[in-house]
Amino acid sequence: MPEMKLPTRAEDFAEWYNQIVLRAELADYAPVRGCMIVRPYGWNLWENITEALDRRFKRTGHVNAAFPMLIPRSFIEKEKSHVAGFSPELAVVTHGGGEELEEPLVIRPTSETIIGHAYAKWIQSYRDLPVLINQWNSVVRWELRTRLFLRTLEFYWQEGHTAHATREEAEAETRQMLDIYTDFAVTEAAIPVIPGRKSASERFAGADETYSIEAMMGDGKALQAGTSHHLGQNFAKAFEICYLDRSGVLQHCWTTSWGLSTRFIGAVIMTHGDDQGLILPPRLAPFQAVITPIFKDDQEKAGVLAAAEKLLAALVDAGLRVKLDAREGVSPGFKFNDWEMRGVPLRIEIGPKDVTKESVVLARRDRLGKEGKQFAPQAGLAATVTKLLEEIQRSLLSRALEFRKSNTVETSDYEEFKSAVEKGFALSWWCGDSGCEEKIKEETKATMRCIPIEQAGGSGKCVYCGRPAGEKSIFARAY
RNA sequence: CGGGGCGUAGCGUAGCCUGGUAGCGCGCUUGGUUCGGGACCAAGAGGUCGGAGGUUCAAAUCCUCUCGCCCCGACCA
Repeated sequence: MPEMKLPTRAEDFAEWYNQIVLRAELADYAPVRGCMIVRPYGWNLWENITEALDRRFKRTGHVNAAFPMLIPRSFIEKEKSHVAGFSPELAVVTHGGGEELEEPLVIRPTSETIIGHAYAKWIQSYRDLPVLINQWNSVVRWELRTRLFLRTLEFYWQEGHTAHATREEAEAETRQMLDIYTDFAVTEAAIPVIPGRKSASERFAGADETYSIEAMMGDGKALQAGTSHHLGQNFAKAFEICYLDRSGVLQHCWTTSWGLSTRFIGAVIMTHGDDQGLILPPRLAPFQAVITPIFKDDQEKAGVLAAAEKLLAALVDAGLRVKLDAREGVSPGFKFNDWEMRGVPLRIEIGPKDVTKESVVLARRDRLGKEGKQFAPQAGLAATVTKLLEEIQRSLLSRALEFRKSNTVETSDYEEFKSAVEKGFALSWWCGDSGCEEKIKEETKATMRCIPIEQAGGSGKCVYCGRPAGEKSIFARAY
C-alpha cells in the first residue's frame, strides 16, 4: 500500500507538509482559491492554542471584544504607510443589497484603523488609559501564493490593540506581549523561538518598531510565529486618539498591536513532525493519548472494552484529553499508524494479556518502535501518563532546540554565511543598513529575520560590507 | 502576473498520440474469516470523463474558447 506512506521530509518537504495537513484532517481546501476549511481536529488544536494564549492575556489585564469585519475604505487610507502596505492585498466590498455602495468597504486585513476610530471616541483622559483590548477573529489578505495554515486568504488569529499615555508604557506593553508569545511557544508548543526586533524593511505597515518570534522549521527555514508592534503615535495621529494629561495638556496616545495566527499550526507541524507524520506537543494536542483496544473474539472484546472504558474514565477524570478508539473493522496495526500520523503523543494499548495482568502498554510518539514502548500497571495510570506526557513535552522542546543549534552558524565571513543560510540560520554581525540587507536577499534569498533581544555583547564587522556592527542578527530563508 | 503541471466515481489514476461509447487501486456497503504494527475472501453501490462550442456516422480521445486547482517565482502573518 504505497499510497499510505507520506513522502519523506527529505524527499519533498512541501509535499510532506501538505499531505499531513490533509491526511491528519487538520484542514481541507475550500472552493475559493487560497481559502481553507479548518476541520474539527485542526480547530481543536487551534482552540487549545487560543486557550493557552487567552489565559495569558487575561492574566496581564487584557479584555476581549469584537469589532466589525467591514471597514470603510477611507479608514485604511488615513495612515500613510498602512495604506501603502495593505492596499495591494485588500478584498473590497462594492455592492450591498443589490446596490452599489457609496463608499466601498474593505474586509479587514487587520483592525488598527477601526479600533483606532473607536478609541478616539472612548479615550478622553489619562484616567481612561491604558486601554487593553484583544479580539479573536479572522482577517482577509489577498495573497498571491497561499499554503494551508501558513498563508491563506482568510486566516484566524487574535489581534491585541492597546493605547497608552507614554512611549515607555507602550514600549513595555509591546515587549510584554513579545515575552508572552515567547513563553507560550516554548512552554505550550515546545517550539524554541528567538524573540527579536525586525528591520525597517520587515516592519509592520504603520509601526515604529516590530518585534517577532522566529522559529526554525524542519527544513531549516525560518517562520515568523508571532508579532508585536509598537505603533508610536502614528495611528493616534491619523485617528486623533487623544487624552488630556494631568496638567491639562492634550496629548496623542501611544498604541501597540500584536497578533498570533493559525499560521502557528504550521509551525507546530514543521517543528515537530517526522516522516511518520504529525507530532503534537502534549499540552496542545486535541488528544493527549489514544487507547487502542486489542481483541480477537467477542468474549475478549467485552473484557478489553470494559477495562478500556474504566481506564478512559479514570484518565478523563484526571483532566487528561484521551480518546478510546473503539472503531470496528479496523485492525490495531492500522490504528497505530493512523494515530501516529495524526500526532497523538501517547498510545495506550490494552489487550487480553494486559487485562489479565492489569497492565497496559504505553507507546511514545516521539520515540517510535520498541524503544518508546513500556508496560505500566493500570493502577495509578493517570499519574503515570501525566508524568510521561510532561516528559514527552520536554523531550520535544529539547529535540527542537538541538536541531536549531546544529543548524545555526555564527558566521565569521560572507562565504560561511552563504552556506549557513542554505540549510539553516546565520547569526551574523550586521551594520543595520538596509542596502546590505537588500543585497544579501538578492544574492542568497535569505532575509533578516530579527535582531535577537538577547545579545552576547561585543562588536564586530558587518558580514556583508565590513563596516562596524554593534549587534548580531539572524538571517535565514523564510516562509 | 511570469514559468511548470493537472482536471476521468469520495480519493489516486489508466485510457488520449493512432476517435468506436470507460478500466484499475484505495475508500464505501453487505456477509464471512481475521485482529499485539497498515488483514483476507466473496458479492455489491458509485462516472453527463471541469464547462461551452466545433469537426465526425461516432469524441474522454481531434480543434477552438473558457473555468478552476496545485507547484515554482514576484508579494506576504
